Amino acid sequence: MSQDLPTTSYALLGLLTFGDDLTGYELKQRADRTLRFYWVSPAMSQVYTELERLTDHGLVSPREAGPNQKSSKYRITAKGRRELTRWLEEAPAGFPTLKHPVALRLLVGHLVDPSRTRALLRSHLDELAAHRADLEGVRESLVGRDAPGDAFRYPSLVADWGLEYLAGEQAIIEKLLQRLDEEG
Amino acid sequence: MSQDLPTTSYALLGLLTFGDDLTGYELKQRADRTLRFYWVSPAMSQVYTELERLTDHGLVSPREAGPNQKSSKYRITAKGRRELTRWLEEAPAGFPTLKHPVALRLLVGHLVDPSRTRALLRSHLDELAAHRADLEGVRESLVGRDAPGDAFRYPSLVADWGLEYLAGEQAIIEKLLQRLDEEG
DNA sequence: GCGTAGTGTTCCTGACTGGAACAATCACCC
DNA sequence: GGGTGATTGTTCCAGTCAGGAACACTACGC
Repeated sequence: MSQDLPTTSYALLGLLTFGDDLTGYELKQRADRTLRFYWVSPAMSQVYTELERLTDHGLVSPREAGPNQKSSKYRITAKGRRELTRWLEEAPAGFPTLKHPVALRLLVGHLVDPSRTRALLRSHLDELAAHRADLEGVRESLVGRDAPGDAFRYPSLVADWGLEYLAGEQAIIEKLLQRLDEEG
Repeated sequence: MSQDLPTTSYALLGLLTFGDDLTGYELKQRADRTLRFYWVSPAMSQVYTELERLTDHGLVSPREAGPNQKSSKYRITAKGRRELTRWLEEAPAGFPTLKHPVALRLLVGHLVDPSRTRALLRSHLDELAAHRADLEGVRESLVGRDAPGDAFRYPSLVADWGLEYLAGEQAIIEKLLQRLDEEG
């Protein structure tokens, strides 16, 4: 494997390193629960595309559906684990990319009435609070579990990171709102 | 215009509301300088695709290249301004999406040696500092300018937002590093 | 026995990235 | 004056990816 796969492949591969075999559907759920705070959760269709790709490369293998199961679960192979580790060690991380629709709208705030901009920021605050509640739930569910090799330590760290990030953004938006109120 | 264009269209359209006519190339530069901190900067090829689309919809119009100019500059039309305003008022903002390669790697940190993870975080700190210096430059260049209707007030606000965000992330990463050091 | 919510998968369209390729202009140095 | 390299400027292509529609099967309550 000399060439990197798309990052989404490694993200999904990573979700399979915590000891569970997952179907495409479960993988998507797992991504929505844990990954989406730091990496845009791939569309359902994309998950299946990736599983096919990963199977072709021998990085995961389907455990054929038994008589009781609806569909096949995927397990990461030894080669998959090696490739993921190689990627972690060799591929440079690059900088985060962000699509922030609220910031984008604020940037052209001069086109609309200031009251509208304030409403936008207030509704963003609400969404931040909801997001934070979600992530707190995730964090708690992680603390309870254990996995081979203390694997859940890092997801916990990342969840804490996310929570602090959200708290920070809340504080920033509140300050911005205050400035908008004061400056008229 | 009953249907929304892709968000990238509005982002580029927004860059044309600050009083300058820009070529595709200049538009890309502008996006790299100001937009990229909040909205992933579109590829060069995408900028030209968008300009074509916006022209087709009558939202921008090319000012034909005079004898001294290399290429045509684009100006936002009255219709373009109306459409951007309509979008601001009608289209819901949605939640930010993030691709954070450092968080993604930290999530599967159990696969590699902890020293490698620490090195990853430290190098991210360096990048954050560089990013912050860039953004400080942008912020200063905004303060000096003025535009019709106090248009640069909002980009200044957004730049402040970005700076606080970066400072916050720096603090979080430093705390994470400390925890990794303490816990072994 | 019937609706509806959840599980599970596939397909298609269009958005978007990244890189390669091309060409013209300008500055600089030898 | 001629090379060399950076900057401006644009186009094309392959492949990634998102979003939504469509489909089917199972479980549960009424």
